Amino acid sequence: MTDGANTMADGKPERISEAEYAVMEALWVRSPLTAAEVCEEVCQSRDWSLATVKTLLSRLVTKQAIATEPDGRRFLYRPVLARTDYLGGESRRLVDRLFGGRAAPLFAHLAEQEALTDADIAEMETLLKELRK
Amino acid sequence: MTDGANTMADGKPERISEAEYAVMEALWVRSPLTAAEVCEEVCQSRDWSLATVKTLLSRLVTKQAIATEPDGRRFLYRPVLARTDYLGGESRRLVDRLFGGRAAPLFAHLAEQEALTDADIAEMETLLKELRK
DNA sequence: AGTCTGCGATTACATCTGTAGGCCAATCGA
DNA sequence: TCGATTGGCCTACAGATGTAATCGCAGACT
Repeated sequence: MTDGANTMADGKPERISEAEYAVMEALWVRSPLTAAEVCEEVCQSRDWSLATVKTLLSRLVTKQAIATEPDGRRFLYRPVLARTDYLGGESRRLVDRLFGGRAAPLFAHLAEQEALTDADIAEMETLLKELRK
Repeated sequence: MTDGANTMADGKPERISEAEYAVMEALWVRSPLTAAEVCEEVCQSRDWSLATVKTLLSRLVTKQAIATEPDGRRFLYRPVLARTDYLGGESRRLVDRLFGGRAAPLFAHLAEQEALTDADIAEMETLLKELRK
């Protein structure tokens, strides 16, 4: 954690919906951003209006996933929830919910679906070696 | 992306909610079951009423995740959606949505969280060997 | 100073989800 | 045969989510 972003051990991290996640993604790539800038990043691909983005931003503020800082007359938005924490949490949730907390069966399913690329396999081998050390 | 037709016959795999999933689990363990039997399996742990289970069952029928067969005056419910297909689909969704379709970063996250047991690691090594052949 | 304009806040509304109650037909026990 | 029970179906309703329009204010422009 080179970064000062607190991982903030608040009791219950409020769930982030799929639409909200798209907004988070933009902010994880670059931040802080204004609402309009976020819209530039996501409105084309999802076919949203600026109003929609604003709603999502304020919901994310409520959920304390992002924070605002005043910049003159408007706000800049930046993530509070770290991308890593979110990804880790979601991954964990899936594994717990569907695979009894075991990662191996998940891996097996992905393999069965041929969802693993050669690069994945190579990377994971490296990873596993690391873990055994 | 060669999206292609899914393994199943139906064109659009309707999303199954978390509560509905609990019902599916019971039916994947044993089927066909009556509504009351499903309730016996899940009502204690989730603190549901029979009415709730019935609602979930009918929603699952609508979503074509399960099917009914008449048994005298009542119905027996059995899964149409295979557990494997569901798990595979959900895993795939997560990987696609959060990790750009790459499995390796998912495992990196799980590893970082220490969500991998020794058994997982061993199993995955075996699996990887299989895959390299 | 007065208007225009861009911005966050407020409000709206349809759908989905969680959770359940009530209605009505069929069936079983007496 | 007739009521009690069981079971599916329809209805309900609050909260979350997707999607957006509108309101009111603080600066910018003239």
